[in-house]
Amino acid sequence: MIALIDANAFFCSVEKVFHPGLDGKPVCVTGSNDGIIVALTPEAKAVGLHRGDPVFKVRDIVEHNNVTIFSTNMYLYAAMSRRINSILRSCVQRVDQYSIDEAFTYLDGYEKYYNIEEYMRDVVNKIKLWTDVPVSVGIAQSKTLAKMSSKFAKNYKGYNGVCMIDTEAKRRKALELFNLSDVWGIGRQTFQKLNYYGIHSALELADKKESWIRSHFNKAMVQTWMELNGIPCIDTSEVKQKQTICTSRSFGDMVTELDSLKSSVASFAASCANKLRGQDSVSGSITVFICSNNFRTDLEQYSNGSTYTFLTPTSDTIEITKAAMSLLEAIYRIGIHYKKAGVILGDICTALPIQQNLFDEIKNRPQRRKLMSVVDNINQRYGLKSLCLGVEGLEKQSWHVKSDHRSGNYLSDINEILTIKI
DNA sequence: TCTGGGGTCCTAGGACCC
DNA sequence: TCTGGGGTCCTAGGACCC
Repeated sequence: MIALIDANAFFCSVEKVFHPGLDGKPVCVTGSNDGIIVALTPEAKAVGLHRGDPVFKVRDIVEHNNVTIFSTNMYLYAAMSRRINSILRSCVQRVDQYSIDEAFTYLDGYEKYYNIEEYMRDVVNKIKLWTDVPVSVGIAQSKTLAKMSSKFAKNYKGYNGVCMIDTEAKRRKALELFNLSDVWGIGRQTFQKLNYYGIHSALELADKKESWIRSHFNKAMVQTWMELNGIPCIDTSEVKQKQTICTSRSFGDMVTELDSLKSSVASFAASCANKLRGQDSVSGSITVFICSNNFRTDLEQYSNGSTYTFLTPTSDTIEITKAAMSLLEAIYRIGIHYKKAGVILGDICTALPIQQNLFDEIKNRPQRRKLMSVVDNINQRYGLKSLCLGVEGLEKQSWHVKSDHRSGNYLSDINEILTIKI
């Protein structure tokens, strides 16, 4: 059997850990620029808020119902995620972390010694006791069924945090009750297509003939179909190395000047390069893109991107930033109000062994690599951007992202640890 | 005034080969 | 009148995930 451990309204739950008194109250976490709602508690859903709502459109609901708003604080959530994961790993042999708030575990063999439902309930309680974050567990023969089952565990108190689908009757019952559009792997397009073919429940989908699925859909759907029928076929084992690395932001205020754009794109490039070195990789190509605000129909729209291929794959911030600057200059158009820009590194491969290039213009690569590792060490010790390229700019820039309700880095910064007065 | 960010995988179609 | 057959590789874009 496979178990999925899923934190309930994870970002909100973490905020609640450090802001007592919010239990039972509506809480939301907003995305970058405090633009949209990215996470919300059931209480916030109950007053009419949804994931994805632009904050400015729901301001009335927020004020009327005293909804507490937090800006995303990924450092804090990642730190909490690590804690939960380590508890999990101390309880179960094999854990695949799937996202910041979800992990799959494999329980084969555990049934010989434990009642696995009770065993996982103990894990749920332990995580709650040690971190104060509520999690739900779904147990089933496949990951798609386990995911489904975890939603039942989350939505019905009677399960006490753990729902197990271990008989054919339970599987059919669950499929019958479950929202088709909530099935893992079925997005908006596929949902509509299924409706078009007269399929409206997960059970109807699972009961179709395999040949029919194969002739009307793609490989992904065949997998989903098999998983719904209890045949596991989705692999989530860890990806060692990212194939693309992207840093992009919407700006707090729109940007028109090339210099401001340069400062933003330079800092995105530096961030990408930093992530790249973090996984001991080099990148063979870089893309820079910029775009205007397509919600503003009154302004001229323009968006463009351009890609450069490195002669020698690199993770050097100076080299990557230089390339980013020329790409930006090539696509920049005067008179546009830019809302967003980004840098994508592609063709990523391991840093060693290095494929040398006869025509490489950088002759001192070993020294440059040492320089980068010094920069990384300093920034790790004294904080991001303690040391950066001048083109990134020193003062706070107009493109700077808004985040007015961010809580402290209680778990990762010694200066921001909570003080408790007794 | 104001509408997120970062990924993966699959597929169709183009360009090319003999 | 009539315009092949069988491949490979690459890429852009779509769909999905959190």
